Amino acid sequence: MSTGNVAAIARVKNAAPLFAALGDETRLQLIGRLSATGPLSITQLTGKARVSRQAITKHLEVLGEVGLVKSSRRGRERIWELEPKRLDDARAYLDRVSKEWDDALGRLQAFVED
Amino acid sequence: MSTGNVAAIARVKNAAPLFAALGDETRLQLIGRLSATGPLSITQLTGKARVSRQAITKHLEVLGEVGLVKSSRRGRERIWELEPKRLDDARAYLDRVSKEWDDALGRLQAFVED
DNA sequence: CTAAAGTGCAACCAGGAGGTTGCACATGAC
DNA sequence: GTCATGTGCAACCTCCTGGTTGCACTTTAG
Repeated sequence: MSTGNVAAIARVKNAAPLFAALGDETRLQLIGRLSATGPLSITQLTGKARVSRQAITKHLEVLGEVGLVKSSRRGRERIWELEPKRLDDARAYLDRVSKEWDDALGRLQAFVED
Repeated sequence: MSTGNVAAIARVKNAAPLFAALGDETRLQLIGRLSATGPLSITQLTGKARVSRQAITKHLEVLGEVGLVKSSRRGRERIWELEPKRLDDARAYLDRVSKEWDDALGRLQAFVED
């Protein structure tokens, strides 16, 4: 690891909760919905889901805690929208791991051919 | 969504368990370790971890179920190694979502400027 | 003002996730 | 053959997660 262990560990600690938040079908659907439609209220997001409003609220809060979405008040409604920067983090992490992965396979290949 | 809802839903259903498997610090460390060192046995992987061998075994099986790693026998040892293709799936999914995300922001921007 | 809409809060519940321990079983080393 | 090594299996435990329901509270609509 060219960046050293400290950076590597820090990356892992940030990435795990992020992936955990993405690791739920309902939450991925919420993300898909928000990206397709733009900012929506809780009630609107609950509409096509097959779970209760409270369940949706909890999912949104989980996504919010890792910074994937954020909310704001509009009258009596609470509007949720996507937070682009955070998704890039996840992508960057996967790109990085993917590269290390390829490197490892390259080394293995070289070793086998020895 | 240009690919239609069926494809979109299928993608979500595949992606969620994959991200869930990645959403654990110990498992990310196992992946990092395997990518840095190459194939390793359970005992070797347990070495630097701070949980028991059985815990490590369970984590490896979780990773194996979503196809991120695979195992083979070598004498009395069980060797685990990375499975590159699956990581690309995750990356491809994030790239896709990230693109939709950008599109959504683009549309929103256009709307606001109206 | 009154009613309905949209949320927030809290209690509660079942099931799964992550962890441990103990013991049996295979296999390599000597 | 014997002993140490490396795993597999199973039981068990605790805590978190995803889900529900009931009720109170704030706003908007009429």
